[in-house]
Amino acid sequence: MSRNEMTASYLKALGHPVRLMIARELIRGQKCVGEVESTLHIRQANASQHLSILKINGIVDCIRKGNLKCYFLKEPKKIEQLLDILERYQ
Amino acid sequence: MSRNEMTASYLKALGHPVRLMIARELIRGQKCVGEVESTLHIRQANASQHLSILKINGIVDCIRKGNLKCYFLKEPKKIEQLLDILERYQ
DNA sequence: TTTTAATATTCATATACAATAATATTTAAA
DNA sequence: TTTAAATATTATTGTATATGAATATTAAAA
Repeated sequence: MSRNEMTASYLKALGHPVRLMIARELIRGQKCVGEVESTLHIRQANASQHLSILKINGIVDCIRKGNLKCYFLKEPKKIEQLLDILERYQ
Repeated sequence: MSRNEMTASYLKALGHPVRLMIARELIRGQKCVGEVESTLHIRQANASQHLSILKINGIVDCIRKGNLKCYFLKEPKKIEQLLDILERYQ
């Protein structure tokens, strides 16, 4: 996979309103699947699937905490910077 | 359309290898459809379609020059900054 | 005004994606 | 060791996307 394809895939992963919103939420701190589910008002399976796509693309990672699985941004500064640029009033 | 949806749509438009490559090429300067076609080795219709998606999402704009249509990045600095962040070694 | 070059659009088809329901897995607590 | 809670996976179905071929449009040149 070329660098261009890697970057495109990363952008594509973020380029879905639910996944982008998940990323926004994770800027505020790590969340378990159930919290993502209830915060975004989506189904459990759907939350899990979107988190999986973010994980595959290196946007999030997770750790187990008891019977919860906590997802967090792998590079929170990077995501913040991207959003700053994307949503900066220019 | 919410800000989140707008941003997601923008990311989605860039999140295709051909369109991302078009954006890269346009950093170097404006190009007409035929140049995009030959540079990326894609069909004329396909180039036109991808450029249309980039235009709808406010990533490029175009001006007619004689019988050519020249496409250019609306916010080249923004695209450069995005790529810098995305592809920076961290 | 016809013709030609450049670009856009339409149509068809194949593939990918998204959401849900149902089920499976995993872990901890009872 | 069962049970329950949390999460993941699978299967299904509908929708969206990507591409190419064919056709239409547009603008300039002949």
